[in-house]
This record gives sequence, C-alpha cells and structure tokens, in this order.
Amino acid sequence: MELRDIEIFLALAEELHFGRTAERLHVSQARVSQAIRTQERRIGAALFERTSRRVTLTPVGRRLREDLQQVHDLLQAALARAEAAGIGAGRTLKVGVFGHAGYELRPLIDAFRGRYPGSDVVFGEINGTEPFSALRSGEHDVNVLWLPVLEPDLTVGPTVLTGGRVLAVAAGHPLVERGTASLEDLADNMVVDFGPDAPEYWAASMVPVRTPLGRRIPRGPIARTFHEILSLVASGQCVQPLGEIAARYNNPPGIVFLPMPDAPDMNWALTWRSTADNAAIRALARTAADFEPIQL
Amino acid sequence: MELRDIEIFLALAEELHFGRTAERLHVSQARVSQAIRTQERRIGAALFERTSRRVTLTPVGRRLREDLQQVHDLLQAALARAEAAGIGAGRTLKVGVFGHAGYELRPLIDAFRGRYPGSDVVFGEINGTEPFSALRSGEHDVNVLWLPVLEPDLTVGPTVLTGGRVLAVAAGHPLVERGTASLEDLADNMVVDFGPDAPEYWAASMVPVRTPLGRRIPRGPIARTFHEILSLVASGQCVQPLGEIAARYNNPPGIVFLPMPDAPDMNWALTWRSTADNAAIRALARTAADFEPIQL
DNA sequence: GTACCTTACGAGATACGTAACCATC
DNA sequence: GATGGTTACGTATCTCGTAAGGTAC
Repeated sequence: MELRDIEIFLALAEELHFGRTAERLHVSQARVSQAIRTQERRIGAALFERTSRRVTLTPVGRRLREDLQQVHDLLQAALARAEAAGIGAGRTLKVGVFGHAGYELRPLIDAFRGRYPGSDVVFGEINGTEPFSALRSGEHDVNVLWLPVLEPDLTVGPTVLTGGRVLAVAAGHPLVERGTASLEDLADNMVVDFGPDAPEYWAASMVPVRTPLGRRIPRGPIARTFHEILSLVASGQCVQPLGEIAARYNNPPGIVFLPMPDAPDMNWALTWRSTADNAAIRALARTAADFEPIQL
Repeated sequence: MELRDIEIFLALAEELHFGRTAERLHVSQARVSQAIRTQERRIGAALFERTSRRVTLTPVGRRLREDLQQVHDLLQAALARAEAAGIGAGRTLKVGVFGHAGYELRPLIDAFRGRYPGSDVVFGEINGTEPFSALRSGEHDVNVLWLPVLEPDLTVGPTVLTGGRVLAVAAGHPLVERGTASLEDLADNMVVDFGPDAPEYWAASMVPVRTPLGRRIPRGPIARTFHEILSLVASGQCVQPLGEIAARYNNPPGIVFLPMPDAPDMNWALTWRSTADNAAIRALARTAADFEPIQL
C-alpha cells in the first residue's frame, strides 16, 4: 500500500463519498474507485460497504483507518521535519524577474525569510528573448513569468503579481497627445520582436499577432534585453507593450508609457523546472500561495 | 515519499552499502542510487554522505531514519492486522492439482489452517491440456503446476513438490522386462499429445520434443484428462512420462509405471493469477515458503 | 430520471534495468 | 585495476483520466 493509496483511503473514510473525495484530492472519481478496489483485493476484505446511495466503513476498514491515520500523521511530521532541516541548510534561492519586479515582491520575500530562517532569496534578471533558459540551465531556481507558460518540463506555481499593460512610445510619438493607447494602435506601429528563441504562444500573450479587429501587428527588429527594447523605442523605431510594472520604476529619457485600458490584465507566476523541485522552492511556493497576488 | 522509497531508504540506512541494499531488496544498485537521489532532491538536503569507500548517514538522514523506522513498523502492523481480518473472513481457497498431489500437500495445508484459523483449502482437478484455464476463469485460486510456467499474467510462487518422472506403459510393453525407461526410449514409442491449448514450452518440459540424442519423439492422439491418458496407455497405443507422484496412488489395471532415472527432476510450484493476488493466497504462499519442497 | 459508483481502455508518467562512466583506494 | 557509487537511456509497468455502464432511489 503506497502512500498515495493511504491518502485516498483516509480521505474516503472521512468523506464517505467518492465524488467529494476525488474533488478534495484533485483526482477523478474513477481513480478513487480503482484505488480502493485494488486495496480491497490485496487485503482480501471489503473496507467499505457501498451502494449508489451510501458509503460506510466496514469493521475492517474502521480499524484500518485508525491505524493508518496515525501512520500518516507521523509520516507527514517526519517529512516536514526533514524538509525544514533541508531548507534551513542555508540554500539561497535565485529568483529571476523582469526589471524591478523584485521590489514589488518584497512582502512575499520578507514573509518567506521570516517563516524559514536560514533561507534566503536573491534576484536575477530575465528578458523576453529567452525566458526559460536560465531555469533550464540551473542558473535560476525560480522565474517570475507572465502566463501562460505551457512548457512540459516547467511547473507553474502560484500567481504573485497581476496588473495591466502600458505601451512604451518615443516622447514625440503622436499617441502621446492622446494620453492612452489601445490594442488597435499596435497595427499602425512596429513592435519589438522577442526573436526565435521565445515561444510563439508566450510572446503573443504580451503582444498579440493581430489586433482585436484582425489587423496584423508588424514586428520589427529583435531586442534581447530590456535595455535594447528601450533604445529601440526611444529612437522612434518601435513601440512596445510592457507590463505595467515597467512604468513604475523606470523613467528613461525620451520614452513615455501610455496606459492600455483595453489590454487584459496579465498574471505573473512562480515557475521552476519540475525535476529541480525541492523543499526550498516548495516552501517559497507555499508562502506565495498564502498571499493574494500583488495588484499593480 | 512513497512506501517503496521508505523501504529503500531504511534498508540503505541499515546496510550503509548500495550494493548490499540492492541485493536485499532484489533491485539494481542503480535503482537504489536513483531512489535516494530523488528523495534528497525533494527534501533538499543530503541524507547520506558517500564516497566510493564509505556510506554514512548525515544528521538529517539519521533523524529521518528514526522517524521512518517507526512509521514503517506501524504501517506493516496495520496492514498485517487488516490482512489477518481479511483471511479470517472465511474465504476458502480452491487449489488445483494433478491427480492425488493434494494428498502429499497435507502437511502444508495443515500448517496453513493452523496459522490462519478461519481459512480453508479445497482441491480441484487440473489436467495437461488446459493447465491455466481454471486459474484464468477464476474457478481456481491457485494451481500446483510443474515448472517452468512463463505466463505474463500468472505469478509463480514457492515450489512445493519435487520429484522424478516415471513412464506409464501398457502391462505387456517390451520395456516392462527391463524395469526402467530412459528418455531415449521415447523416440521408439508414441506419446500422448496435450493438444494445441497447452503451451508448447510447458508440454515440452514434461515430454521433450527430441531425445538427448536428437531423435524426434512422435506424438500421438490428444488426451484431455488424466483418465484418457491412462486409457491410451493401457490400450498400448501410447506411452507417457508422468510425474513420479502419478505412480504413488494409482494402480490402474493394465498399466506399469517404470522409473526414468535419466529424466531430470521436476518441480511443482504454487501459481496464481497476478491480478487476483489477495491476502489469503499470499498467506498460503508464505506458509509454503517456510516448508522445504516435499521430496517424492 | 438522477445521483453516484464501477469498469474498460488508452495515454502519459514512473520505476527499473542495462551499460557506460567516474571516483577512491 | 578493483571496488563501488552515479548517470544516460530505453522499456515495461503502473497510474490516472475519459467515457461508457450499472444500480439504487
């Protein structure tokens, strides 16, 4: 009987309802049925009496539940203790962010440091051209990326930031007069290209391929870093939608950030390589899950 | 951390040697290494210090070992209790045997009944033409079959009987004079065919396709039951090698059983459908494993 | 007919072995 | 170079979800 089976058994023993048990454990109802059946086969006795109306524990099941509840609690405690020791071992997490987003995350990081003494976080820089490479190379433990992130080797954790978009334009751009920009305006200007290394779907979620009216949005020169983007914009060659956060702590000469009221909000989430999952990363993710996403 | 990982961890914590741990758990050394590495990743701390010369527990590992040892013991006890309740629930195992082999198994069955009050065994008859069908249909829980049994859906448990072969011949057969038979003699006589339903490799382990000198052994008519075999032999149409046990409690008119000194011993083992594995079957298998195979 | 548990089947994930590799004595 | 732990990679097994099938009210 593997740990997963114990969890399913205990949850069902508590809920006495296959559907609710499945929901609680985020698995299908069929899975619960299969898992219980397998255990009953192995043990050689029914653990639950069930009709389509009622689910009840048999005497054997009742006894097993008491025993396994104790085992499960002890096991969780043991693992938690080991994890705590692991986190406390002084590993520092390197978290990749765009621009100055790390500043906004301070409440989260402070909470994390408070909860797990001995742990720490340092920030690294990421850019739009290769959003995942630092994760995959192991240089970063976690990246804060806008969603969606649909990479099979990456895990998407809790959302930590949410906010609208702004359009970066040159100071002399005609749109500056109007004071705001809309998605439709993009078709009349050239936007920066994130290059071939950035996944298409991901780049498109920042700058769509077409406007809401279906006009094609022209892509211009490739920019690797945030700085290069700003240079292209300042020179008047391009405009570029960016997360609202870019406008907060940047006041670059020759550039104006215009709000884009019709652009849907974007969400930034913690993301890490699934196989590099470890106690410190999970601890950070747990901490983040307890916070509401920071609203810009 | 699944139960399997706990077992590997505890075994390594005890042995402090990857090779011995692997041997003890009947897995590869690489598997032990992988399992420990995965847990260390998840926990975020080393559990063992290791060079190619020495393996020692880290403080985190030492603590985890104490905790998990307790958890593991409690879990095993809980499952054993549930299984005992399952076996005691009065299920009767139906065990298929050839001829009177059940009689020889009495010591084993008595021990099983003694160890697991409430359990019981009844015997059913099996034959060479369809050795596995009663298992697959669910009619029998366990069959006692001669080895090898190489069916992917069947589990082969402990060997319970071992013994030589005899050749059944008609009373007037020339070999009777000699008093014994050899494998070479088979080429000069026709043997019974188990029919197309019996797996080739399995039938061949009782009656090889060729003699040791390479002469082909001619197959005669198909016989379904043990009785039909004896009829064919008595009529002089065929001879037939059989397990020594066949000669013990059969004294059929017109048939003589001749020892076959050059035929290797055969082993009979408990066999069951892997998916129908349950507590009662495992209890019988455990009991059998504590006995030496009964020597005929 | 509706709520709800079970079974059948296929796809994806995981466990595991083999073999090559690397480190220590 | 012998012993012993690690890594890479392919395969078999298992887990789990979807969808269809029962069964009790």
